[in-house]
Amino acid sequence: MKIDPTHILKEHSLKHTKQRVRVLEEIALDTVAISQPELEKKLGKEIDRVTLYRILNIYEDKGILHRIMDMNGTANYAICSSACSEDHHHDEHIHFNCTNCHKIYCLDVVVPHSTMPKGFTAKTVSTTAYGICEKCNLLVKKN
Amino acid sequence: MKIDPTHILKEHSLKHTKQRVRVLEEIALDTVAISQPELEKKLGKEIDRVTLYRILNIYEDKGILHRIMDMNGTANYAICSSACSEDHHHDEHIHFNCTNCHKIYCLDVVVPHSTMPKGFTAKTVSTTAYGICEKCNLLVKKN
DNA sequence: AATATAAATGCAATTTAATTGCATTTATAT
DNA sequence: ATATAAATGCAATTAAATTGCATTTATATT
Repeated sequence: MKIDPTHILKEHSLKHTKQRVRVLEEIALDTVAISQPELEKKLGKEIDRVTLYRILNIYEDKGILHRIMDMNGTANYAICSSACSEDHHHDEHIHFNCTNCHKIYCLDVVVPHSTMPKGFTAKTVSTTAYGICEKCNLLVKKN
Repeated sequence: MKIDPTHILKEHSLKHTKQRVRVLEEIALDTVAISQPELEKKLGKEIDRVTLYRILNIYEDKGILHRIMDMNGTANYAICSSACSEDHHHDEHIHFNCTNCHKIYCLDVVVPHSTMPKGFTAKTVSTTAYGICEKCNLLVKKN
């Protein structure tokens, strides 16, 4: 995914710092979501733990990043599609969480709407499929 | 939900201890899922923290309890429908996570199947809707 | 270009959550 | 009644997240 960190920051009136740029760059490297621990490992020498927490929180609040929880309660981050805004994350696509490599993919599959029971009003719906991803399926076949 | 802890334990060849019975009873009290911190608060004087962790893990492994992660990465537990077994949780219903009271409901809405992209094989699909639950909607109207 | 200032960062310290090891207790098969 | 294998509780450890504060940095203004 090609992104323009400087533009994104300006768009949300956030100060342009090298730490904020690095975080965006790192997350944009891959189409799959990256986990908090992975990010920490990759950026730990450049960016303080606490700063990373704060940057991720701000990005989530602003709708720049999209946070997906995996089965272990670990936060994973991906760049939001441009349709996301501060008050409403458009999560109506499927997340595929590979139980082998633990990667989380944002699939371009639209989730069919299900109607809520009377009294319940849903704002966002998040769907996660657990299974084996493309890459891991290929690896298994080879062995 | 009416459950028979003794029977459930026997069914899964688990030893019958008062702690295990208490945990099942407590969780069965309500149809909504209960969070780990809530359980700890309720049972903290009867059951040791560590024991609670272990019991919950075993129950999840055996398919007795169903663990649902909320947005904060907090584990919530509900009794599994009888269709769940050790190797396969049947989660193909919707969880409704109220953003006001934070309760998680297991709704009796069947999720329409979406087909996975080529190469991806899904084993379970979990859908969570975020919004305002029945009770909280009523409260809001009153004010 | 210099500078004022408001915000972001990094570090230390703290708080909270989860895990591990081990001695004691308990359930159950004989 | 008792042997034994498993479960529990406690203490200690490890890991994760948060808070407070001094220092640094970005940017608006002169």
